[in-house]
Amino acid sequence: MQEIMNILKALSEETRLRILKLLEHGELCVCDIVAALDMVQPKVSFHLATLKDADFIRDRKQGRWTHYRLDDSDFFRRALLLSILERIPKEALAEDRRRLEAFMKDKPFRDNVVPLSEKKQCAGRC
Amino acid sequence: MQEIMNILKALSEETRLRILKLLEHGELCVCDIVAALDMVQPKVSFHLATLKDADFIRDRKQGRWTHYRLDDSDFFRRALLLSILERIPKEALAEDRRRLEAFMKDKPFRDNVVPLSEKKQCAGRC
DNA sequence: CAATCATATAAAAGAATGTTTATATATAGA
DNA sequence: TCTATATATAAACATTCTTTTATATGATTG
Repeated sequence: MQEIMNILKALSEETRLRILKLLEHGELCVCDIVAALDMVQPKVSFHLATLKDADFIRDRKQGRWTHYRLDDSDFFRRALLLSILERIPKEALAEDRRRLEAFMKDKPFRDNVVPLSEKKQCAGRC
Repeated sequence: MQEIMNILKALSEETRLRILKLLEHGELCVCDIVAALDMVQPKVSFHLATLKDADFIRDRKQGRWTHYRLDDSDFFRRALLLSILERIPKEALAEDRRRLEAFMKDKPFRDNVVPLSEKKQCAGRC
């Protein structure tokens, strides 16, 4: 019972769904998400911690950055998430995606999905 | 976005999952649920209102009683609910069911799923 | 190693949600 | 009509969750 409650509580908050939606397209670092959601960083970190605690996402630390991605090791969470995220009307989160793309444009390196070289990954704003 | 949030918030509370689980077996009146959960009646009514507001359940008023049952008119809710409820370990809610059955035993009429006669449906305790 | 940067964490404030207690409403039966 | 019963609702309170603000940590760069 505790596990399913943990899962459902993690999903019952709008900011967290927005984050999960963003991560559907691939791994992002905290500063990317902060930019996409246009929120202060501790707020984003708080929600990321909640999602991680419920095993919806995993992190990967590299230098000063922490990259988050969906954790698809559990079938139930994966299927649940999919069915929920696809219910969100496309326009609803278009702004998040727009801001993310604008932010990414200014980054020297864009390919933050695969292991990266030693060069810096986040632009000055990050 | 608002609709899916409403759905997820309704599901993110343990008492409400317990109620939904009870209703899987068929329609129940408020006093049945109060007995099964061993909670005060306004608390149960509060959660029933929340579930109804999210279109997970429907009510049917008959005399002094209000009977609640799952609203299976929406496929998404139905499927979501099914997949969630089946994840709850059987033992977890066995007590609820035990109390419900004990309570039902003392009722003059047991068939509260179909429209009922004019005779009283709830035992003295109700 | 001093300064800067990305992120995490802690404490305090604020908001939302759930619980209790008391009361209202509506029906049914004497 | 008076009383009892089932449920709903409202108000006060308690708890839990989220947000903000400030600061800590740990890595990188000059």
